[in-house]
Amino acid sequence: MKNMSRQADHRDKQQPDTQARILNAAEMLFAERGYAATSLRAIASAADVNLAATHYHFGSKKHLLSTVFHRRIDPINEARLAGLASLKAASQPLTTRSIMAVFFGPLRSEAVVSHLPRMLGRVFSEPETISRPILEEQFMEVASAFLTELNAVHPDVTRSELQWRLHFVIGAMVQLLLIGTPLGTEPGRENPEDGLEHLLDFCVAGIEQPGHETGREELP
Amino acid sequence: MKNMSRQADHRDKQQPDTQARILNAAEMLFAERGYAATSLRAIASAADVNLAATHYHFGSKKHLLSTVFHRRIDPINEARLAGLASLKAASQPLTTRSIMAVFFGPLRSEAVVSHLPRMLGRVFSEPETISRPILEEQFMEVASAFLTELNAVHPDVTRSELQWRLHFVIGAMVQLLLIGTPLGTEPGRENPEDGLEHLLDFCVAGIEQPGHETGREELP
DNA sequence: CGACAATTAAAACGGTCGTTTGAATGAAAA
DNA sequence: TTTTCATTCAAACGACCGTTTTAATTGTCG
Repeated sequence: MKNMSRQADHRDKQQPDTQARILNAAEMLFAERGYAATSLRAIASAADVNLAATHYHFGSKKHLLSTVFHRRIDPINEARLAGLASLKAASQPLTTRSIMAVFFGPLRSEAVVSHLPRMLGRVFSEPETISRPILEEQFMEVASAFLTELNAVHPDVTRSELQWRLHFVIGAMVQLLLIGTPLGTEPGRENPEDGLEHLLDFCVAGIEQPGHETGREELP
Repeated sequence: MKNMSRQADHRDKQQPDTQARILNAAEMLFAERGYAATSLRAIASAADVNLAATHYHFGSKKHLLSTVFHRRIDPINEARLAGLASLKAASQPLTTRSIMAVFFGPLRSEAVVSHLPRMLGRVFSEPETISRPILEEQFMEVASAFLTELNAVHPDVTRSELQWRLHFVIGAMVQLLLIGTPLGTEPGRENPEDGLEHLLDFCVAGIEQPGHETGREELP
């Protein structure tokens, strides 16, 4: 990892960019098996590069995961913040649905071309010490931006209450990214974008909680 | 693993039951680090037993995970089905909230005394080939029972639609079990049962989706 | 007591892991 | 051409993995 800006200057080799091949293979395998269960040898083999190349270009397995992660999540979070900004710039008033549609929107564009969805869901539930700090730090900015807008739409709900609801929104989102179609249904038959529509409906209802003032039973 | 019914006859030794110690240690470590990242040596060390004892009593690491898992999830699923049955036996008509309260209820009783919550959430997102079949097979029975009752309350919604909503319910539940309090909030200050109340509110609203007939925007 | 079975203990098995090393490669710079 | 240096390669390092083997220990019962 002595000088990484070299091969970016002229990328006309026989084999496509070694770094990108490693990143793609790592992304696929991390998504399929998780971090701990994926070996650098499996990554190097899938990328058809030498084992030492992974350390040469990325230094360590943890740093490789971090790079794989940021390569996908950074554009998504940028798109989320940009979408939120353009939504506020528009004339119509914001709604829970329009806010959450912006939140889930970036998941669609990348979903077809990469393994990000399952990768994201997998990393989100990794026990490794680096994954959670990265995730938390990276997610806090966009989360607080969306929380502020949701709070503007629901001024009668406390911010901490909305934090809980967004917490469950993320859980439902991870479930979709990680598992896909519901347990007991065979996957592959449905359009992958259908899941996002169901997710949006579910989360909008969960955030708005219109039945909140009705009487409730206690847990048994 | 030649004869497991022996030490159950008289458990009056100096050290508590070796099998139980292994199970408890395995449960704790699986919850903290996940399956792949937890070694049998770490389990044996935490349980203060010999390494070979893990294979003697449980045969393999996978079988140990299966045992740890079933020890906790079986009573929960039985409590769920029993709670659903007694709910149907009661005179009052079922509601979404009462059904989901029964669904989440068993998580409360065990939550204080064991590491099940995070363990469950961890196993739920493991890539290992045995965890998902176990999970799916074990969960399908209770899931379909609850789906049937939810469908009775919401006859206008298709069962496949309700499958999606229960899918997200599970995701939100796993999020609570795995992460706990929302990202950005310091844990430990709140009552752990508060999270279940927030979860119940969120999921009831998501299942009922009262705003479903209103106009919706497209994803950007 | 001695026989016996259940359990624990210690050591090693082959294998894979992340990481490091040092030499070969090959294109650009001089 | 010679020098230079980023990159690739094969090989090995020590450590740890799940599992197996073999022996020692323990408590029970004839």
